[in-house]
Amino acid sequence: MINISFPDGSIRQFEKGTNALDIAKSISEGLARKVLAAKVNGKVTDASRPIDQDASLVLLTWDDAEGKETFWHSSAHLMAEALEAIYPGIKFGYGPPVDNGFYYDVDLGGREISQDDLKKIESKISELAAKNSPYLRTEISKEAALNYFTEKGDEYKVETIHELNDGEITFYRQGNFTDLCRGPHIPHTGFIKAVKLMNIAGAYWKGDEKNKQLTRIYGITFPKQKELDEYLQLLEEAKKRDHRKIGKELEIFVFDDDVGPGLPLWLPNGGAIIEQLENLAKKTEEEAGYYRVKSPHIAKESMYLTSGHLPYYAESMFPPMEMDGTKYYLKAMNCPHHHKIFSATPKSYKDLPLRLAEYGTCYRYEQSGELFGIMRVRSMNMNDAHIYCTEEQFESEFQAVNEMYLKYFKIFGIDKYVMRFSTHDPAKRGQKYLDMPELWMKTEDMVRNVLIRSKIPYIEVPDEAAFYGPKIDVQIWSVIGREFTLATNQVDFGQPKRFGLTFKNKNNQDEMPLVIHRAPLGTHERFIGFLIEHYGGNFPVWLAPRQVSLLPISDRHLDYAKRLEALFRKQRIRVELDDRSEKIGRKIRDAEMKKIPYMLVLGDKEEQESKVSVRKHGEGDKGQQTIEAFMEQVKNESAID
RNA sequence: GCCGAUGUAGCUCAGCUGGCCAGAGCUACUGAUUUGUAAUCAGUGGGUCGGGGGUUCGAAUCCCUCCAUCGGCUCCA
Repeated sequence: MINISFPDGSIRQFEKGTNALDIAKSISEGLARKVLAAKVNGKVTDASRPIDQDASLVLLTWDDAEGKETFWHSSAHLMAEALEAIYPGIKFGYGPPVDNGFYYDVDLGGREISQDDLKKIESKISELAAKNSPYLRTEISKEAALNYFTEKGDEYKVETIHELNDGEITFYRQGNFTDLCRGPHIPHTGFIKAVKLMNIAGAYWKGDEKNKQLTRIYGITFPKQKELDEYLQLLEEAKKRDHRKIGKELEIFVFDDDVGPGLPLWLPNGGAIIEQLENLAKKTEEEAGYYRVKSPHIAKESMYLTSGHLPYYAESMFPPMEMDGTKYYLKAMNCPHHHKIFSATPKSYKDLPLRLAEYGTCYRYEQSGELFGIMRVRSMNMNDAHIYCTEEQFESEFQAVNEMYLKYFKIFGIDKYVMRFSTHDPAKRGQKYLDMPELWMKTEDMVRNVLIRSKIPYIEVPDEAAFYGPKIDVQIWSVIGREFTLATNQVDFGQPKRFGLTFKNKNNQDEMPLVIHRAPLGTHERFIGFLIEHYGGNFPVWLAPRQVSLLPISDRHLDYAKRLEALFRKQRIRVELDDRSEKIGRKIRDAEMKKIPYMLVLGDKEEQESKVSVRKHGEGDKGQQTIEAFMEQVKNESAID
């Protein structure tokens, strides 16, 4: 007998060699019907694998992330079986589960597959699923595995097997399909009740653009049809919040063919949002002891040779323009300009830390396929600043920057985020990374300390640091599930060296400062794109492009409305007047559609008593208020911090 | 940059098995209406059917090419 311990702390005895499925049955048949896989001693395995010794056991169902993962992995195999049935001779690359479903990369051997074919494949999958074929695991020698796929003519699998060690190779078979796979898998195909193939895309073999491009088919499956319907419904909802759709509807930004791809034009509504964000950033930075600077959009080639951006990053920059025999580049980053500002006047330790901030406009030649709405563009306004400090000051400066991030997150109600802390690989110093071992170790330790001390959720990713120092990228998720890097916070000991930045220390000796690059609000482009989806276009009063819409009942109330308009403008309340000869219902509808926070209905009653009838967007009639009380309220709600 | 899809009025879309002057709703403009909490009525205007080339007696519709956008891949100092 062996002892099995469960997540609730209980321990029960079972026969040696029992499996998770049998254990589940001993608890209840209902549970057994739901078990997709098992976690034995922390490792996810097939529910049918025998357990030979004392172990902790978690039964994984659809409710567990690992359960879903296994379910989708098995679904990928099932799709592969369906594909092979329809397209004989097809070859397979990788077919893993992903966040929402799974994909399989396939080589169709010159055949084409279109959106219409997906329906056909879906039917085949459902048909195969209904057979309740078990997923069978076999351990196989490397030689036998190679023979199998060589005979089948699948060079991708052969290549993969070559990279594996003998003794760790397993095959899984369900129905007529056998795949190289380490598993685990769900008990049988019958669990897969609903299937939807989402789209087709090209994907390079092993993610290398030098390799052949395979066809990637994305799909998602569920144990119940209802769950698929709900998922599709969710996608529809997400579409409604898409910043590209709302950005157009609310007239926030546009792209124009004559201006160029990735070069957004901010319409007045977008301009108003930008104004508020900059006000917030400037106030926050001023309070934190930053100085504002301003630098040109272009610079000579020589500066980018000094910084080291040329020639390595020339591809990401717009091609140079030539003047009097000298090349000039549009700036792709602000740091070199700021370094020149630092070195413009002699510095002593008394000047540090020196914090230089600028909403700098940068231009990057992103590959055409990379452009995405306003989130990934070629001209962007960065909430940039560079902090020059001593090693002693580094940790507290870094901490202060992190606190600024947290302050912003609170203001915007961003509660889902993670910081990716990228560190270097000591073995690659001198090649991929600057050969400054002491600074690497010191700064990485300090950054880690700050993260731990601030209790900020972070993940450490080795070997992903910048060439010149460790960095933190802030990942956030928009409400529609879009994940992206909002901001970056980097340590730099490369550029200070290249630019020969120094300050006089207490002993009157030249010392090199450390530089922290930081951009908590990222770029206007990406951040506003995020905010549009975050708020679904319903901006809080302080950010709303138009805060108040004046809606006179009839033309005879126009004078009163105009008086209010002038009064509000003077108070810097962003107001608009609807002076059309429309009925009030129409004016309200249009203002609601524009998502303007406050609508003021103005008629005889209001004019006589110098009042306004307040209607709030999405909430309806709020009753009357005096002009003063209303203005006071809007101003309070518009105050930043 | 690569694979695939899409591109018709300011917006949303119909027309696309090739064949009368390319349509609708909303918007805009003009007029009437003077209105009390989510669409007043009438009239008018508005389109190189993404650009270019080709096939054809005839192209929004078929073919080629370029551009842009979208879904991915790759990339994001």
